Amino acid sequence: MKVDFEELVTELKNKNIRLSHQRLKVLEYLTQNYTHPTADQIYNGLHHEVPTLSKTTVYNTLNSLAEAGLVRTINIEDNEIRYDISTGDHGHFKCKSCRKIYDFEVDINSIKATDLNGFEINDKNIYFKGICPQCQMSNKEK
Amino acid sequence: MKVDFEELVTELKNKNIRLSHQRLKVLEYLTQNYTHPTADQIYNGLHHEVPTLSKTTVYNTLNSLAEAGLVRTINIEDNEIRYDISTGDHGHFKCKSCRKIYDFEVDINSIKATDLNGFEINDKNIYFKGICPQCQMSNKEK
DNA sequence: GTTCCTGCAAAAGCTTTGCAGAAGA
DNA sequence: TCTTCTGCAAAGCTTTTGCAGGAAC
Repeated sequence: MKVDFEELVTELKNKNIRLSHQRLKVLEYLTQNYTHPTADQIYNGLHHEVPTLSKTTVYNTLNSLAEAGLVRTINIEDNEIRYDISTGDHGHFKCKSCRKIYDFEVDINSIKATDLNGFEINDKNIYFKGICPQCQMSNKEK
Repeated sequence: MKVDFEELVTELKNKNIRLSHQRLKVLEYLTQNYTHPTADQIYNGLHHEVPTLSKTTVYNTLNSLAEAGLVRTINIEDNEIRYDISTGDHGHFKCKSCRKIYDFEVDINSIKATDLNGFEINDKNIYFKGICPQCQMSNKEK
């Protein structure tokens, strides 16, 4: 699940994506805040440090990175896109109470979908929803 | 995968959800058009037959039905909500080319998520994306 | 010097909200 | 009758677009 910033930069160069200051900062944010943030959260996290940063650029950057395969988009709920820098196989659990998203390991290749013979599958997502242990505890206390 | 309209009506009664004309029509649409429609598609499909129908009512109805567990919401992509009247276990495949959503059978209980001990899991979704056989064919012809 | 990127403002798209009148139980 | 639902208009959010100036290469 660990993601190396330098490796990502190399990949950007390979794909002829320019290393603008803003892009590097967004990438850096994603590697340092592994919380599946929304575009808005990334913007808010960075615009103190990069005052000229605009939301448009955050969106542009995320779209470029997603197209290049460096980030994965998560559409789990609420009509908002979340971004994940780790592209390895894993599932996502969203707590309905605190809205936090947790990763979990899962062997995606073990999922058998016999109905999909002839389909070209490029992307597999597993989304679970429920209540995380912390929220179960604090709910009981009430 | 087949869904019985009468059964759904009985469930509405059990849950004290009023059987308004609009609600019944939305439910009927969902059982007769098993295409994972968006709220907009449902509205467009019905407003000839039910001219006074408003989009607000479509949204209100779908939210009530989802809350009551009679429909499932699908957030697979593009920040739009799709609705599925079949609540049995199955995965969804979205073709990136024609944007159609296909169901596929999958044994959701066979998915092992050992990291989620202590998590209360209420909902499991499996989303695959790629190119469906029809689109593969028509792409080759070009 | 080119080409691509940034960021402002405006627009677009989906969904929700407030509320008065209408319909269901 | 009482409660809930409908539907209009308006607002709320997230995301995209157009475009002129600026930065990367």
